[in-house]
Amino acid sequence: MLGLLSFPGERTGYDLKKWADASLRFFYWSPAISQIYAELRRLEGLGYASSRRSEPDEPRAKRRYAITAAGRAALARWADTSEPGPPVLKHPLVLRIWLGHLAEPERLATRVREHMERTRAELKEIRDALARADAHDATGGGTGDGTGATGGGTGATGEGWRHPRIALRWSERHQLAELELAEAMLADLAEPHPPGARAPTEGDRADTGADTPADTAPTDG
Amino acid sequence: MLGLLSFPGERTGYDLKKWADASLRFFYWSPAISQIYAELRRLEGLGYASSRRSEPDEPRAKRRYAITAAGRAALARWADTSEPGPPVLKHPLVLRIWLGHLAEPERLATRVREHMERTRAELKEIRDALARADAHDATGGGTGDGTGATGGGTGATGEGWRHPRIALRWSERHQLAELELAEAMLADLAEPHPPGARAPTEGDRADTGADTPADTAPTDG
DNA sequence: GTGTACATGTAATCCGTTACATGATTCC
DNA sequence: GGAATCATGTAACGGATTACATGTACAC
Repeated sequence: MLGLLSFPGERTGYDLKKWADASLRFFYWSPAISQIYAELRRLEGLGYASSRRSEPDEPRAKRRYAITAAGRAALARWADTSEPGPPVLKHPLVLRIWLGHLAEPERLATRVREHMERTRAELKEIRDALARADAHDATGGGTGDGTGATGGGTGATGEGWRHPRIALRWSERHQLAELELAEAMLADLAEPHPPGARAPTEGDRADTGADTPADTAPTDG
Repeated sequence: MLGLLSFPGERTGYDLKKWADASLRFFYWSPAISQIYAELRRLEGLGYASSRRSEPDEPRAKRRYAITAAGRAALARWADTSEPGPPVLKHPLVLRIWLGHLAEPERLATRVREHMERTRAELKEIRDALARADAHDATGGGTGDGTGATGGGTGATGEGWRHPRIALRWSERHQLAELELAEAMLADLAEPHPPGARAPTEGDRADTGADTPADTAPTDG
């Protein structure tokens, strides 16, 4: 949350939700809206965020949040003290494959194909977001996120949005990789029964291993 | 848990933990040991698993669990009724990149490199597991998992372990992809400042997009 | 005889979700 | 006038973790 607020501008909980869904979601998180409101209140309690009610002449009553100096300090401390942990992945499709003995081969393959469909849809969303971001700063765009929300108007164009864009590009490539992985798995599944045959899977399995060639395999003797 | 038990053989909670850490971990889950014990008791309560105390002549007192017919039925129902949801990813490194404006460029790059190191280590573990699985069924291996645990000795060789191996192969490729993604990100980070320059990033960004070829180039103008 | 692996649990807590509740505004 | 979107919350619950507690067996 603090990270979202660290970009220039003030935002409502609702804004943050939409923004998170269009960016953080692809590589980290898509918080429930209820959690956002709760967290914003908590952050304000800690002195890391400040909020302001909307002017009475505004059409809608809302509460806009911004990060405070203390919040910025805490965030900066976090950002360069704590190590980024390993990525956490929960992949229900691969789990199903792992449990493949429970299903008919046909259904398994169908599942993989469905997954690929979903992945393509996701990829499209990411590309849309990327396009939006580009258009946004080509026109010299407005607010403070890439979504096109309404709000303050600090007008920090181009620069500052560099890193979010890099992350989004990572997400794009990630989805592409996901498609390739699914395809490879489909091929593995299609392979004839295992009796003896240790199919070489083409010219696959190259290097990219550890540093030294000789490695004396520590784990298994 | 039921899925783990669906493979032939009886196992203790401790066995399951080790096994999960050597397989499920790479694509789905690494449950806390305390949760495993709790869950096993719950499953037994539901009639989905049965347990047996070790014989008094065994060196250690332990409790071995097996899946029941009801458990198998419930699992099968789950496996082909419920849709596998989308994969859930929580990638702290990419989050740090997204928040790159908070850090010095140097530190960011270092983080990415550290991540690559970790990824290579992970990749090695996966390959070891794969090698272990191969060796295991070449020798006509024993128990009921790929880890080399002790236990029953139902002796289901080769077949039945096909799908776990496919999942593991997926994990191997996944880590390779992760390395490539990190490298690409490193390149993005190294790119000169954004003022105007919209660097084309080489002959990258091929097809694999949606269905139609003409797509009105969303990402880059 | 000391450290590691085996083996099983309890208690407190956290992060996050779903379901529920409410109401204003805008678009068609 | 009705649906979608904007906007904010409360309550109950769930999955999972960490910290704590305990004890045996084996290897060096």
